Amino acid sequence: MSGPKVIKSLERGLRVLQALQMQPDSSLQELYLLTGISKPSILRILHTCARSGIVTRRLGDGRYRIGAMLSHAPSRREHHDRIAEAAAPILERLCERVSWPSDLMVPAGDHMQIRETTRARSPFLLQQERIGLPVNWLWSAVGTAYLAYCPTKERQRVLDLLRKSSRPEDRLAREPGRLNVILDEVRERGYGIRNSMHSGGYYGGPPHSDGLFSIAVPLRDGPRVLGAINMLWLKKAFSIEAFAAHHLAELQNAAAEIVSSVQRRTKR
Amino acid sequence: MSGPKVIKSLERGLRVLQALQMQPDSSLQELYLLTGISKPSILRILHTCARSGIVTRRLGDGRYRIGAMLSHAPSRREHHDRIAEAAAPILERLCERVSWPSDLMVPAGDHMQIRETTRARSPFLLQQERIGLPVNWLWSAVGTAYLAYCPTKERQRVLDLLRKSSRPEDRLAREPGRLNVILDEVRERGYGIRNSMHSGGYYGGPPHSDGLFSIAVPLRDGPRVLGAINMLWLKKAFSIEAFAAHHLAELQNAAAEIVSSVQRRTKR
DNA sequence: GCATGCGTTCCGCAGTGTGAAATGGTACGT
DNA sequence: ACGTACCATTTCACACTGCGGAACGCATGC
Repeated sequence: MSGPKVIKSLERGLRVLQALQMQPDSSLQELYLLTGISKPSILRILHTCARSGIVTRRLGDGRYRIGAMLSHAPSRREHHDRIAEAAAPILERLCERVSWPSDLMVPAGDHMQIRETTRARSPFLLQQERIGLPVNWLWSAVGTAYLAYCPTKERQRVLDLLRKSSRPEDRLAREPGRLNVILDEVRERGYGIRNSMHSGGYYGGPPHSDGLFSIAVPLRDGPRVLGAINMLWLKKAFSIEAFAAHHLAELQNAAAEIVSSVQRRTKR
Repeated sequence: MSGPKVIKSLERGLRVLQALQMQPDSSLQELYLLTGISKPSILRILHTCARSGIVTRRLGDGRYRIGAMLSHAPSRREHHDRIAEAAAPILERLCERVSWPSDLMVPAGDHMQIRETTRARSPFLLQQERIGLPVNWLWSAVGTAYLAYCPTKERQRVLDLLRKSSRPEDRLAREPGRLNVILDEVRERGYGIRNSMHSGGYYGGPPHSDGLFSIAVPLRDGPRVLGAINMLWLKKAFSIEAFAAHHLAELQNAAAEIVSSVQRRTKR
């Protein structure tokens, strides 16, 4: 039954692809255990597939996933992965030019979530954030950037959720006046910043004690907003205004590129 | 940019897969022109992919297509291709055991359509029918087998369509009495046969002048009917009753296998 | 501090993939 | 009926590619 000649190296490559199919988001080690192929070989296979665009690699944690080849049902999680996949190469280029790292965040109920990051790639070792880490809606640069530009209806839904929250950091959702001032400022500036001036319980500690500043812009796809990307740097290096003057245009440009890349991918 | 080591043979394999993705249903020659890879190599690649279940080959005309790896949107055409893909190995085994060939047919508006066939594989060279060839609803074994078992509503829709037809071979749709007798006979026997006793204009010529008999059973998936498969043989070799006594059970068995294979494939 | 785990690189050997050319088979034109 | 053209498949000798054990680098955890 296996009569005609087969290409063994291709066969093992397909075996890795099938493993990745069964368990998306795998590390090299997991694929090694799953397939029994030696790690150097899997590495070569993944490099090859990546160069062909069949698999992509997440910048943040180096995990592999199958690329845009199969579209599948557009479940919520999958959709976010598509955005992250499209964003990865663009964030990578951005990081190479500006040196400071970026994150891609998407909405996830009562918080936002990191789906991609170039922090590991930045020459400046800022703290390593994990993929999937929750980020507050109201105090973060990405959260306010998203809320400032998303449709009113969606913003209301998020705020309704936060009003039911008992977390102290979500109190602000019950003060529409102050919140609207903040969002108006975001729209005027064109980018979101961390709201560190408001003291009091951000995740228990003092707000944003990591010594970083951040600016964030939304990923606007027509009226919709897919998520937000930010850039981070050390407070002591630049003021927010100085940094924005240098890099805001590039950040906005990257956002536009990501959106059009997502559009291209979902059209087919 | 292409720094790390790459497996060239895998790369060309993926190139063929991408070509197949862009143009499903390709012949070896087409893939050769599309990729520029030598034909022996493409053949080896396709054998390899086929053995891994990534691509499947149509028995009828030897064309290749991408396998169940990607589910896509279940458009009408794609769904039929899935059925054909599932049916191929089962029809192949059937042909090996019985020697006489089979076809898989699916509904296509005012006619049925061949989506797979083992005629080329049969030791008896019956005439070669092409994939996509239209087959009459009312006079063919597969058509009557389908109509006899499909839901009433669907049968009505087909007959309404045929009543609007001006083709002489569709006249029978306007005689519900005679038609119901025929369909009742099918249900009683458990299989459909060609209605060659009615003379007059089947596709212009005398009905079924090819010297063949045929029996057909539906592919029943619960209340739905996915299509029908038949078996063909030379009139002079056996009577219908004698042939059915020998092979009907196997044909019905193959139908059941195809349906459950389709179910397995569409569940994930 | 050491230990562990994972990703990556190195390198020499084994054996695998490659394409030109030959073969087999089918459809078409005359 | 014969000849031609086209396509799928097989054969074969040679080149070089893919392979995995071992070593390395770099984290994280104890």
